[in-house]
Amino acid sequence: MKLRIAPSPTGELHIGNARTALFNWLYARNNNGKFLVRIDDTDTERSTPEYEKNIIDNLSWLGIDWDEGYEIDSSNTYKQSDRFTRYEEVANNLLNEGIAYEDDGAIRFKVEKNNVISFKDYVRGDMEFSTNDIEDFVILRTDKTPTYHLASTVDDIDYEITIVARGEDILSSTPKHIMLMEALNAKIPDFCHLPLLFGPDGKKLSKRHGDTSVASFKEKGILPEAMFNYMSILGWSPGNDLEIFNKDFAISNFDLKNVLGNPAIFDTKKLLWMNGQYIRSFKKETFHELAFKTIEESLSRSLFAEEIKRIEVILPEVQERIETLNDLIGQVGFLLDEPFVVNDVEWNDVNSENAQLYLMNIRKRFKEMEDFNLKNIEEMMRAELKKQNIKPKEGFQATRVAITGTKISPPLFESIFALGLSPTIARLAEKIENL
RNA sequence: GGCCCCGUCGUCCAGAGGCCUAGGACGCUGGGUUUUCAACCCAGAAACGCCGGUUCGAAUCCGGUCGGGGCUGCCA
Repeated sequence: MKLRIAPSPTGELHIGNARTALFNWLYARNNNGKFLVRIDDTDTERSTPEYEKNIIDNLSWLGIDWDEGYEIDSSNTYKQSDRFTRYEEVANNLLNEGIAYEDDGAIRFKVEKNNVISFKDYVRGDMEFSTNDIEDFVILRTDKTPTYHLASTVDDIDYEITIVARGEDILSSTPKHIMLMEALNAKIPDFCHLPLLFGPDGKKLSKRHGDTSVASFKEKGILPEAMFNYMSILGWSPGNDLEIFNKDFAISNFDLKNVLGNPAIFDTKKLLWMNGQYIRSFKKETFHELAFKTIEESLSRSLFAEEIKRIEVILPEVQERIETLNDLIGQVGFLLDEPFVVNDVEWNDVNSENAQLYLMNIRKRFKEMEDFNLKNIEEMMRAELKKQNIKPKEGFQATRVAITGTKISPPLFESIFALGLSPTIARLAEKIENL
């Protein structure tokens, strides 16, 4: 058994193609079959090496690997642009056999009328197409480059693909491919036409839906595990209402024949939720490693030892509340050796006479504090609240903005503890007007 | 227009004739917890497009209809 994905490098890898690749891969892995990646770059006008790299990199990022194809075998690039002579030769043979004919310099496949092409589709069942509805189609362009129909078909034959699983948009072209294969005396593979992914407007996902590339989700701080998991439950489910599962589970339960026939709308909200679930599920060490890497990347520098120490204190709190990796920097920013700025608007919101007095009092107590630890911080700050007879919100929110710069931060006592005693005293002083 | 595919809560999925007064998840609403934001817990609203037929019985089978989508390129 051999399956394949054949992306065209005319754009970044988008989630629709990624999902098709994923389903092919899952089925191959489930059956101990082979998975092949080739590059369908017959559209030389729009294909670029950058897109090619983007597609390969993002496939790998998702954890999809392949046994044959792109950069596996030094004797074959598995790029259609390197096989143009092969396709031209096939087209000429068909021409000589009278199966195809020349038309204004191009070569057209002659479709025999009053015929029925039938095949069994894994998800659609028995399919029948009348050849009366199919026009003679171009297989070789005037410039001698092959069309998709020719190149794809020849490759599927040459690379001995046994199951062609692709998007439903190609369902109507399948009879053309079968006719070509028959004309070439090739064994007809099985076909499986996967439902398309739609945008929120119910239309085939495309550029106009904004960022639909896998790369854009990576940039948004989505984890490959979450992306993989979410894509796999679009059009398929392992049953038992299970939604969160790992790669191995997906492989052992996946079956192309259980894929739904109806299209699915890609819901970013649920992806985001799932991403949060994955973040929460990580072991502490795994999350720390990932967090530091992410923070350093967004800072474009390495972290200092002191910064790492401070961040480590707050990380368990952060792990519980972020949705994407990109939310990290906003949570730990106040612990970095970067210019500390307090949001003026928010400060004005929380500043008050009571707040001023409270800040003054706790600062004094911090200066006297001998054992700076979480328990002592909390006890002292609550005691001062009581002494002053003000609500937690009034004292704590002012402290929060003074210490972290904003009204939204990790839990206050932990934040103070992570920041350290003297920076805390200094930041409080900054916001006390009559000091 | 022609050909083809699809049709269960807003969204994703469960349901393969009685277990369905239709289940789970996201989102949403309300509540709990609470120093913020989250996380977490509880509760709630929310769907079988419609019409026929088969059957003792249909979300499940059949037909029609309506709706959505895809293809109809010397794009893929």
